[in-house]
Amino acid sequence: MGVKERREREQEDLRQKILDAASELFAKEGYANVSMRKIADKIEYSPTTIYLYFKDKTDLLNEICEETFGKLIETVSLIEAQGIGEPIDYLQKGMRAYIEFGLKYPNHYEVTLITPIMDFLGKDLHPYEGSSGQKAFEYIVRQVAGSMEKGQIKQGDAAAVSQTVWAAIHGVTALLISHKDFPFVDRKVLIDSVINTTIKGLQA
Amino acid sequence: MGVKERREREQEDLRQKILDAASELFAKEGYANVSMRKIADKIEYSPTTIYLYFKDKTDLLNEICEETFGKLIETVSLIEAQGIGEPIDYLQKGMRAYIEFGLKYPNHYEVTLITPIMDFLGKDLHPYEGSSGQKAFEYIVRQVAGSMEKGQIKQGDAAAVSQTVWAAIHGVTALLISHKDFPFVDRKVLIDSVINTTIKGLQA
DNA sequence: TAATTATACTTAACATCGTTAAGTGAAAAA
DNA sequence: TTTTTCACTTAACGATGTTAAGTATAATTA
Repeated sequence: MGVKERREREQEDLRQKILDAASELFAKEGYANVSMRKIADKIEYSPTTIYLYFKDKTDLLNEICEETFGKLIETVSLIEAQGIGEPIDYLQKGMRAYIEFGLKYPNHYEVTLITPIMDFLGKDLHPYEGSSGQKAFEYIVRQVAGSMEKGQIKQGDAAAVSQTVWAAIHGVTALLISHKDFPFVDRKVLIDSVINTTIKGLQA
Repeated sequence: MGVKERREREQEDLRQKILDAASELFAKEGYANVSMRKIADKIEYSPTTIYLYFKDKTDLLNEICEETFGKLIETVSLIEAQGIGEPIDYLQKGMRAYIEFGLKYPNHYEVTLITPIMDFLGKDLHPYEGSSGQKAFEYIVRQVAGSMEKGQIKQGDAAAVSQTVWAAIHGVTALLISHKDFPFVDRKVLIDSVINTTIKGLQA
């Protein structure tokens, strides 16, 4: 009777093996440069086997990104969990964590948060509802709302403010990843400048 | 003796015809969804003819984008040229013009400013030196430097501040283009929030 | 234990892509 | 009138994501 269980276990193993191989290749070479055949080669299976476990390439990709973005949630949750602090500090630390995460996993960041959705074909590449990205954003909303309550930033539309914060941190992250040839000032300086300018702008 | 001249004219015409067809298709369907064959179909030439006028697809693309971004420079130059005003106002208007431009030509903005360079293959997709993008950025630097001189924003590293401004406006623009499924607040509200927060942040 | 059924995987193929090499036909030059 | 030039096309290559059909092995049934 343990047959079914064993088979399920084997399937889950292979599934994870595909995920791992794809994630590694993909982090190293970028989404566009990783073909299904390359992934298949790496795990020593035929390319079509992947389709038994994932609907298509974007499905595989989404799962990888959800996995990776889980780490961002973890990091960010850790900030909140490490004791009682001021929302404004949590917000600031969250912003920094977000940017650093993006720069640490540039290829994952690229696909989930930089690469546009091709929705003219009806493809919902990055469904928002329930995604890890949503949870990460909710962290920002929470800290923004908290900061407003405590009078640490100016009162206003929490959603609009949160999206403003997101725009700022996405802006630096995306630029640093996408425009490697641009003569940016020192990364630390730029990141500090973005964070400080945004926070001060919300306080003024 | 007018033979050579006529031929040159014909070549230039065809070249522009390719550019126009590609630009239109591409603005409508997005870069990735426009194949060389589609462009060729539209102008009723064989696909390989395009290669007589452009090195490859990215070359064709770059020329289209330079053309389009010329318009941004024009718009932005108009702001500066329309009389004597305060640098801080020029900066603010420039930010707005930049964002509006991106939203008006989302596909062009996507390729030139959102899509990452794949430089691991040695491809310099978006060379910075001498590009229209550079000129647009120089506008920001100019207004930032001017605003500092007049004491309209806090003194500091003009390069770092300019890049901070760029990060902010790129951030909103890119998010609005890339994440069409996200429940953003009203566009005008968000854009105003980003611009105001940034400017105030630089004044504080 | 032998026959049957289920199923995990593979082989072969399709349509499409960007791009190159070889060929063609008409216009210009000799 | 012959030769040469050259703008353009046809055919093809290798790679892509993906699907349909086939195969061999393991599990189930008799």
